[in-house]
Amino acid sequence: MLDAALASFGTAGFAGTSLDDLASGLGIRKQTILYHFVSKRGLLNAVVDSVAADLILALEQVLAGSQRDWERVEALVRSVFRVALEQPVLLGLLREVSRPNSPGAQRLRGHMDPLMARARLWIEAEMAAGRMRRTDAQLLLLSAYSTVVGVATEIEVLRAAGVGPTLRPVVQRRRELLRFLRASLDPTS
Amino acid sequence: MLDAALASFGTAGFAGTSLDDLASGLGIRKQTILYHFVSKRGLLNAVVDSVAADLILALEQVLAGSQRDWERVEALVRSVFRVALEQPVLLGLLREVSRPNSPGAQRLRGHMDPLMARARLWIEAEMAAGRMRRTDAQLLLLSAYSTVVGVATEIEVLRAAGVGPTLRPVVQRRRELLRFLRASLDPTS
DNA sequence: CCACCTGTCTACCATCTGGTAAGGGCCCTG
DNA sequence: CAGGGCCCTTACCAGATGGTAGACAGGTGG
Repeated sequence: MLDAALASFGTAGFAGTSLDDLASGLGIRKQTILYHFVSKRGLLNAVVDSVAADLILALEQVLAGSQRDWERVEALVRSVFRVALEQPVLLGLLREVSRPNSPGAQRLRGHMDPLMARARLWIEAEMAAGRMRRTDAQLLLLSAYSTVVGVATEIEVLRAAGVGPTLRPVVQRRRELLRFLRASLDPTS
Repeated sequence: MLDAALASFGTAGFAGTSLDDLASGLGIRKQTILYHFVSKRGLLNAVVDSVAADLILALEQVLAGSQRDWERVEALVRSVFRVALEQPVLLGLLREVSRPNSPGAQRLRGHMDPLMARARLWIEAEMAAGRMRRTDAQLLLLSAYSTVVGVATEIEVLRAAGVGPTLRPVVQRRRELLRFLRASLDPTS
């Protein structure tokens, strides 16, 4: 149910998703959905929670690793892109929910803010220690985030233009993001 | 009416926009809207047409200018970004409509395809003449397009994060795009 | 065997949605 | 002044939507 909702919210949007359609696509009645998630909004919240948990899990695994400094940044970026490639619909939801005034945007922020704050503190500590070049950490993080979300747009635009599902543009985006981060952060480059 | 519809479609999405709300926001009845645009879909089409006309006008003005080769590319990029900065809601609609299966996506393509084909032919001619480096012109164009659309996401994410409306990230994005294009196209770089 | 809980169902509802039908004011033209 | 197009209105509707209420089946523990 969460998977189906994720797919529908990510492609048709929250307002564009009807519980009836969603349920009939699953071969059940919508009341079953409402039984588990109370309301449509509750379903969205659960989906957002699930997506955030996926992302956080992937990031935590990297943070538990042994990479340091710039290597850690690179590993984090690669990890996020890996999740995105494995679950393209996830990006769709992220984009849908990245819109302010959108239901769920606030909830997503609730999940992401601690992560962002943590990342920001870490980066600033690295900068203070001279292992990273000084720059605006928050702006950097938000820019990276929007780049990842932007990949969703790119994939869809390419598909709409008839270009087959190729991962080359995605890899290219990742390379650009890494280059951007490197130029901003790496003191040795 | 077109302006209000553009804003609503761009922020709340097509499915998330109700004609009643739209009309009451304008101080009129929804039947007045339907009188002019026949249907909600017709309104969307008109908005898409209007947006496409704005973009095409801006691009045509550059094409009528005297820049050549790489300078022309740079002028085109700057022109598009200027329009985007002047009308941020325009990017919202572009993003909304850049989603496949979205009503209006096909219509937008109808406007953009000739432009894209023309740009592609021009780039390929330049490449054949040795004034541009050889690369996949279509992929390049679509990547540039999705970068521009991605700016919409970035602006909204920044605003949601409490970062005031600053144009620095947008300028940064433009610089990145130009650098990307330059690296792909400019034979002298 | 009974009471209870859980999960799904059918039945139903209030509201909102886009859209149709028709009327009235306004202005221009004959 | 009559007629007709233009623009906007009120009145209304059929269908879809999210949500509530309650029945039914199956499993579990006492």
